[in-house]
Amino acid sequence: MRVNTKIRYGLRTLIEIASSTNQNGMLQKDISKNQNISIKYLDTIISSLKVKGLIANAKGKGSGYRLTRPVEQITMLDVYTAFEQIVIVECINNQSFCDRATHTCTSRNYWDEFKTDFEAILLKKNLADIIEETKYECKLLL
Amino acid sequence: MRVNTKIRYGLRTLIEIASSTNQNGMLQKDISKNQNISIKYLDTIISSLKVKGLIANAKGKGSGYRLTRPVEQITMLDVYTAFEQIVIVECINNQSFCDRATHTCTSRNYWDEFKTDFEAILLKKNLADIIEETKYECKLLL
DNA sequence: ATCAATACTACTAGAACAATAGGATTGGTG
DNA sequence: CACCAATCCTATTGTTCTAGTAGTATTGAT
Repeated sequence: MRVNTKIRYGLRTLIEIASSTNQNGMLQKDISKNQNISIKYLDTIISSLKVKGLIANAKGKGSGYRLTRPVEQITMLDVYTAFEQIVIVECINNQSFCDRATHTCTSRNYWDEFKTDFEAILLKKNLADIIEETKYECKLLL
Repeated sequence: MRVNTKIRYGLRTLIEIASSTNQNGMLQKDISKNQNISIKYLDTIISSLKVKGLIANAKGKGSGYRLTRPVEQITMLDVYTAFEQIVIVECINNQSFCDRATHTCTSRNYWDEFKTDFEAILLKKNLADIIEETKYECKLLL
């Protein structure tokens, strides 16, 4: 089990945006600079965050990115699922995947419960919690 | 997030072995037949389970596989890690991976805690629990 | 009209995953 | 002892996923 790069960078990007004191939000190039992520790669990350609705920007020069909600209302589940679906096993979302799925099948039950637990650990922390713990300066990190 | 095939098949294999009433343990070819896993693929799965020390067999004809411990003492964390390491992020196990890791870095703290939580949800269930919930017949499954 | 910045689409190299193949080894049995 | 069924071991294959780059189109303030 490994958390992929986009999720980690996505979190860093959100922390960066959340920490911005600039009235106009944060420019992509500044996030790139501060977080040491190539502007091109950041492109795809920001795009996912926008699609997920976690950040927004006015168009045109000088208007940067902002969070669409208060930090308390952005959970790690929001961040995670901006980049990757939580599937666990195919049959949980798609019963027709396995002809046993419609019968009582407890491996399936196990993985179903596992999925709930997994989501729960992502739900229990929000951006505010994480930033609070980031009082020590640390810009470039996982 | 997706649980890979080996872990899922590995669980099924262990359930199958645990359920065997045969005094001599369970033969690979019978697991293969009952669980509908090709004997060759099962080869690699059984190999991992043996390396992890969850199952063992006497050598020679007729002596099948058994669990090395009571079902209560085999957790899903044992099963999971027989096939895949729980890394989460590189720097948790290997501080030299990132030069920030040695500083106070709370993204790292977050993922570290995440790892602990992730392991906890695997630890909380053992094979006995899962088999108990498998009273309903269901041989071929995830 | 220009220009700095973002948005969009496609691509590539490498790693991981799922599954198979072939031969070597083992040890009980005729 | 020779045989054989079963496991053990190493390598290979095709596919999917991941990380990151490239190029171009679009936008809107100046």
